[in-house]
Amino acid sequence: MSKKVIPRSQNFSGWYTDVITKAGLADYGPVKGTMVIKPYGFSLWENLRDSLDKMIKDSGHVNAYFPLFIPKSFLAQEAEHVEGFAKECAVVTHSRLKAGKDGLIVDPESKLDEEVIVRPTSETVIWSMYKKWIQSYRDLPLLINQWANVVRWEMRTRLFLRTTEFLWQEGHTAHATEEEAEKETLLILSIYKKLAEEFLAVPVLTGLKSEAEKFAGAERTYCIEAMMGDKRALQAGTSHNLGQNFAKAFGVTFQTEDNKEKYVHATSWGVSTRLLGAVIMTHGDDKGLRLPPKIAPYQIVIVPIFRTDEDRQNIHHFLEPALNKFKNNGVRYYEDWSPNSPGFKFNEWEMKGVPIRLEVGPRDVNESNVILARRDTGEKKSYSINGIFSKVSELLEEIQNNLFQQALTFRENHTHSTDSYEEFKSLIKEKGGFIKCGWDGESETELRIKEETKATVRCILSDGEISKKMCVYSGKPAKYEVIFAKAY
RNA sequence: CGGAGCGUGGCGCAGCCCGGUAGCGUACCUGAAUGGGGUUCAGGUGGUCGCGAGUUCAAAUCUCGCCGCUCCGACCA
Repeated sequence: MSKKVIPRSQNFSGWYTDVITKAGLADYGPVKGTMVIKPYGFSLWENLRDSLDKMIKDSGHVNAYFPLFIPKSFLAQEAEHVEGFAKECAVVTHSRLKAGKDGLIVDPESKLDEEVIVRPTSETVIWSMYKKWIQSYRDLPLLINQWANVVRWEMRTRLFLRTTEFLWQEGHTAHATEEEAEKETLLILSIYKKLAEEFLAVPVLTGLKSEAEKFAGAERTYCIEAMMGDKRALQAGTSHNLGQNFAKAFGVTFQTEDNKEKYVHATSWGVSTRLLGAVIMTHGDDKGLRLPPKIAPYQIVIVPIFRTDEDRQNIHHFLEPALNKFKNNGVRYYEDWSPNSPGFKFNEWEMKGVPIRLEVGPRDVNESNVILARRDTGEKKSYSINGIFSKVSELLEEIQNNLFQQALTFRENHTHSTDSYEEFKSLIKEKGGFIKCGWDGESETELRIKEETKATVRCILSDGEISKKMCVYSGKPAKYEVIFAKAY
């Protein structure tokens, strides 16, 4: 294995997979499109998950778990939903294998009476249950989330961004009124924005999806949309107002206070392991990952430099009080006492994106100093061991903010406004990035632009200004201000 | 599903055109020195050459078939 990654500027997607495997985040599974999330990558996911789980619970939701298998017939109950997912479902048709001439074969006698599908998303099972659980307005709102794996049999896959099986959370809520459902949808959108920006340091735009891009079965899909290091857009999370579509499909009604029967209003929302792809592609550089401190598996790595056993002992004793303080205050650290050379460790931990490296050798011990190196800027400085805890805490916060600022500046530098379709085309072709412009809201327009430029409507800006704008393509008065970009 | 490429120790590759019993780098193991930006030297372990047929005295190499994976498109969180 070569030691360096393919340079990011030279080949972004080559760089991406290189970083993931070399940093030890994930590996390819034996079945096409599957991925093994290795301990270092999973630890990153756990930190993300725990941060979000807390926000979900703090806003009144509870966790539950619904089954992996769904009767095939369930999917068919909501017309748009089937159309969206039918093409990518794994289907279980048999329950048994048996010995054949050339090894194991599917036992034809074990064919299932009703085939089951592996969930591509759980709306259908969940709404089949909600029908049983919801009778009265007193049962509402029902606010349930689940952490689960789902399977979508995609043509083309990419580590974290689009794998056949992926991990996510999916929230499914039921409400008495349209307004309440809309409020819920937007509440979750704000939580996703907070997760992305404050924890992952990934700046996101929020807004509505176009008809073409919305979730199959939703009335409205809101999204958080981010710009990756190659200036392409990544949908990082979605929150759907499902209206009464699923309630009608599954017959979920409730009795109101004045004894009327009404269909409930629904929402669903999810973010997935794809977010880790966003973190990698937003912050990474030619040396590897750069992880935001709030979710980094290790916030600081200690690289001791020693020759003799005596050095080892001295360093160990020298560091002990500081490390205890780290431990007691929840700073995640790792001591690398492996026999590799210091230079090797520096590169290794930079590849893994650890925000701060602490170097300490006999020289420092004598002077009661340690050296701190920042992964985000590369800056290296000597500090007294006294008060190192507060210095580290301060630096972690600074790095978290700096990563966000860098990404935000990058996005702003690569977001262009235009009213001219000629300019639009050349921007997409030559420069990439986001294009902010007017759109007449017609699907036809969107389709044409997609065919001609490969750019799609990523996001209809909620705070868009349309008063004087014209559609960049048709020249008609703009209905929305939107972001166009090439997307993942 | 269309296009391209690749399957040879764990990983990355050479060898194939022109058949003759498998090699390089790295990783790994042992030892010694080294250690503040991918450390050096010495010794060593490890391969049904993707699978199956065929041609041949002989196949990683030639022929046919199959399978798998990666990348680029259409589709998607």
